[in-house]
Amino acid sequence: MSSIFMQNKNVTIKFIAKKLGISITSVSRVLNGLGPQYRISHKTIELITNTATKLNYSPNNFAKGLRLKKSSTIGLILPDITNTWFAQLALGIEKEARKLHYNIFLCNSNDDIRIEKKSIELLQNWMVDGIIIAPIGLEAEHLVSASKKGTPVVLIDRFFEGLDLPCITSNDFEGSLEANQYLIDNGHKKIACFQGISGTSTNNQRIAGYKKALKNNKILFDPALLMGDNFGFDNGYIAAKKLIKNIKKTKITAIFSMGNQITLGILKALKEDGIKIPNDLSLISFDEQLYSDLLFTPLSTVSHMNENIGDMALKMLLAEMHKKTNAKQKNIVLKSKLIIRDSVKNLNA
Amino acid sequence: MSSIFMQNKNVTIKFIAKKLGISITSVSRVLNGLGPQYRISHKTIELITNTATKLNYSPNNFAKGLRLKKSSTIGLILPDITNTWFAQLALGIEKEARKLHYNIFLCNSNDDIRIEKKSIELLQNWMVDGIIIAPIGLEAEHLVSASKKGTPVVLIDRFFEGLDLPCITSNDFEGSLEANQYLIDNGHKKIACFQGISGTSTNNQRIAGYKKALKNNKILFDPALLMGDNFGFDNGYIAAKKLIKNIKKTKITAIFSMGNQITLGILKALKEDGIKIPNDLSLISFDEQLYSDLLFTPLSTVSHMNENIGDMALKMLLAEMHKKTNAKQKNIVLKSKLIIRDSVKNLNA
DNA sequence: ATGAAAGCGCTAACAA
DNA sequence: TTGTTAGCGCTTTCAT
Repeated sequence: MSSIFMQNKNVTIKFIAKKLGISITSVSRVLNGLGPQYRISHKTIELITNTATKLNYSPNNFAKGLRLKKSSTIGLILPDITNTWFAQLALGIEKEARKLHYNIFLCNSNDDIRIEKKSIELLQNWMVDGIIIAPIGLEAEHLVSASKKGTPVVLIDRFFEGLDLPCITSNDFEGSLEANQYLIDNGHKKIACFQGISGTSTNNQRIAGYKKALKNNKILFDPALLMGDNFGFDNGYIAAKKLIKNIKKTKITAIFSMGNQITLGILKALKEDGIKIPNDLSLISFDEQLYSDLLFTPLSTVSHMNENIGDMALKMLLAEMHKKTNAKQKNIVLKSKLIIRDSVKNLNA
Repeated sequence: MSSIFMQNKNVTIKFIAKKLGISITSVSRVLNGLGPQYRISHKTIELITNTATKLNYSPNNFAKGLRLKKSSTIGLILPDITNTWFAQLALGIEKEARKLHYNIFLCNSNDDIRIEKKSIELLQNWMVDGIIIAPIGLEAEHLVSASKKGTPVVLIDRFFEGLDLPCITSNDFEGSLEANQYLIDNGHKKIACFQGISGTSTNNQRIAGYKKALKNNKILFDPALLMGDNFGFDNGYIAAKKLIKNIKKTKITAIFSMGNQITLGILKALKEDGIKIPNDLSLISFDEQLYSDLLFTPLSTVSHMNENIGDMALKMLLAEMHKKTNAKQKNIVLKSKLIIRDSVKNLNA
């Protein structure tokens, strides 16, 4: 094994310097592309570069980080990488980051505020140059603090009222409003709202949209129609089971689901109990998925994914890192889009 | 902002030592839980601990890493985090890792061998204590090399013939054999095989299973029935479109798909062209998904996910790290399971 | 155009 | 029981 992969951990700039009879400084400069700037002779530059390549030198990130107090690494904190919406986001950010020679340190917060806080601390200890986070959203102090400490923070998906951290969010309110208006236009008045984590901005916004739609149509909001408490599959399944049990009494005709995993849970429960969409019950869901159109009943969804969201988040963070953010670009709101398929029955017909 | 979050980056053990008039060593020892061992007085221990907490001290990972040449971090290289199979794996590994106070450094290789190599190098520079990788699978030298250099490597999902790197794989051969036998039992003889990346072990194994099933039933293998070249959605879509165009000629009656994303692509193509499953075409696919049962035609699948796979991978890596692997646990093969639903038509009936 | 040396924060061998 | 000190690999100031 003396192949090109033989990357000896002992190859340091010191080693190269000694081998070549050149100073450590010069080696460092050349290897950082500072050769010309320091007018190091072309010959020396070449020599150093070649030797480094031949020995398969690669810098020790720890030494570098310790010295520079930064890491060319960006922290990414997501609630659940298993949720394709976040997975796509992660992939997008990673691809962009690679282009710019940044690495990504990924943490799952699992929608647990303690883990989120721990992760922030962890990332700071790793001296990440910045953090992109889809926060649980119930507390913000640790985020503000990190930002003040000099670790730029960009929020994604969820934001905090009255906080001036830069963020990219979806137009959850509008999306929800549109979806529920569509349900109402189709004659639905008893609409169950399957929510995610109560108190998060996403959830707040979507509920607000739901309520606004009701209000616009003079339908009274019934708290009993608000169901569930997280964005997971089980949550949708359990809540749906409950809904089904009481459906004769409640006369619910439609479900508005706030997330793709919730929706899958609902679908499973409905299927088990032989309830057909849209004939027995209508359904509209947040989060367009590759399979939305391929389900037993093609699903009407609110799409709020944007191919470039990773790109945008990274750009925003970079701007923040270089302190060249101007107020107007500190907030980006992604448009949502209602995709109509066959999962809502027209009750007016 | 003088809250508990006021974590001053300048709080080092040196700082604490000076403030307390104690040596740096003692502080280091106490903060590493070595106080009792060095018989440092209870009072001092308490004092140091309290001060550290009060100042919200947290160690500089770079200094630590530089000194110790390790990082309490594990590298995870996955082809595509967007593929739920890998996402679940990542989540499982991360959860386990957190319990053991390891961090996860995640890299997407995007099924690109250059990125995979870069990632290995990167992770080594980060002095990760070990690497868990689902390799592209076409080259192994860089993996062997990393392992020899002292960075333990555990392979997951795909392995290499004749290499003694520890690995966890699925029983792809058996799974494929069973699925194809099932198709044949249902009277299918012209079975299109939609493959992923040619040459990867997963792919090799699944093709081998496919061929074996044919052979067992004295059906001649037709290379023209082997389609596609990666595990993505587009691949499935494009190959399916081609298949549809020639279906009158080829008389293909069933598709065996090697991955969930391929399958979604197939489903989309079929839907666009109005081809119904299983009446016009039968389909069976690797990778059980939450939605498999909820598709327009509930999909028969080969499930090869195991809830504990992350756990197992981490355990294996840890064993490797502590050199206490014994031969018999160096390879784990996950059982696959055929889940029969409605996507295969019985041609015999 | 090139180099010496200090120091980033930490651990551990050695001293006392 | 506690402290002194060298050194991990790197960048950068200051000298030459």
